[in-house]
Amino acid sequence: MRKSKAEKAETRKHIVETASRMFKERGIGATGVGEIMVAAGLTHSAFYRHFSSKEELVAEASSSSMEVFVEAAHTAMKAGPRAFAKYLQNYLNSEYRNGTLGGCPVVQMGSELAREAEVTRQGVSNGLERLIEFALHSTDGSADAEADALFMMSAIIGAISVSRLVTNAALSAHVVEVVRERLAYRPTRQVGQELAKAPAVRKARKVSVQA
Amino acid sequence: MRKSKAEKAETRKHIVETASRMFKERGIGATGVGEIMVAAGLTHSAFYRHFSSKEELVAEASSSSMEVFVEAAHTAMKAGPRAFAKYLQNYLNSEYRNGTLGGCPVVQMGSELAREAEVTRQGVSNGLERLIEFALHSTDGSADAEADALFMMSAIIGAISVSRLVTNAALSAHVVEVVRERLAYRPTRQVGQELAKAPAVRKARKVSVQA
DNA sequence: TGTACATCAGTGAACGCGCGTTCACTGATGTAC
DNA sequence: TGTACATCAGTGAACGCGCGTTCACTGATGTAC
Repeated sequence: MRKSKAEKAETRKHIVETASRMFKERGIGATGVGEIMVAAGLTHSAFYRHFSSKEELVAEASSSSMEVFVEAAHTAMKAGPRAFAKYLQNYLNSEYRNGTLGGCPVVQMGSELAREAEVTRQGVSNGLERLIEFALHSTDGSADAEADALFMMSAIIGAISVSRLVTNAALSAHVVEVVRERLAYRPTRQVGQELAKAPAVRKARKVSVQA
Repeated sequence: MRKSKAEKAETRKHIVETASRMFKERGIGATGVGEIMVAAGLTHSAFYRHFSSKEELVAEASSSSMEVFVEAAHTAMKAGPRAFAKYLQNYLNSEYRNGTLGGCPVVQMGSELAREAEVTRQGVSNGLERLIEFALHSTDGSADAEADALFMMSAIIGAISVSRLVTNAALSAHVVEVVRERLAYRPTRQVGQELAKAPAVRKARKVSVQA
């Protein structure tokens, strides 16, 4: 039953991808090694031909999730303000509901990741630092513009985190919408103009908090 | 060994408080019923004299965490701009490192809470909606000021979430500092002025991303 | 290039362990008269 | 108010279950000659 080296590498990659998706969807602690392997089309015991422990997979999957996420953002940024605006638009619209579009690891696993082993945290942190670097480099380099970029990034992540916890759908959408509107005037004027053109998720500016 | 009604109520309260603290510190899934009961000074089996399941405790503890957190914010807001500025200052300084000061449930358990049972989510959402309501009521009522308040709230939560995941201490502090500085000019002018007086966590405006 | 042997990816059964939960038991508290 | 009985908070032992992990086994692949 032995597989070739290339096949093994592919299997391993497939396990990591499956795990990345499942960890984001169901959480790290709540997703068992067995479930992941079955979802990947293998038996649970094959796991240890590829990884020495669950922790090793968690580290690799988290790191991979961050890489994919950061790369997508980077690609959109490189493709110009219009593409980046579109990317942010899609992100804000889909992410706060269900975490489609790849899913932001910080939003989907944030509180669990903060308690993971050092290797895992380092991998996640590397990705986050790259993301911050990209955000900073997308500005004109002034301290104000750089602060704006970090501020926007924080607001996006916070708004989506909050919107996913608020059960009142109108209020949930409103929080995201507020950030989307603010985004339209920062951090890059060009990106802002593109976002300003896009239709709002919800027009309502006043949302009743009462359910 | 039977206890009086008053004693039972106190024991129950004590279990909820213990659980609230532990869930925030170690995570919900990673904290066992047994651990909580031992920490509360009881045997694991006494648990079912007070709760019908772990899920019931999770709902109550999460709800309680939110209440305590929102109440603290509300109290600080009611005490005037100076007190609220001081509160935010303390919050940003201590929270992003270790979650002292009561701990924001969204930051500390956010990704886990999003997957909890309906009761739990509803309890958390109620607290969040109250928080948002307070934030909105602290403004002059204009759509812009209200949006500012929600925006700041998102940015604070996002910045702390990010800062807790970034292992580079300087960068981690910088993200929080950026939000703190922006906070100085929003959402309420008065609160901003108080924050502007306070010394910065870090003076550096430029932070190398390289570790 | 062909053969002989070592390797090892994947399997199914089994492991120890800790989890949430249940149980019979205790004795102090609550309650009915 | 005092007595007799029911209740039930807390206990320690035990439960089933699913988790991460290990194992002996298989047969196709890799490698040495």
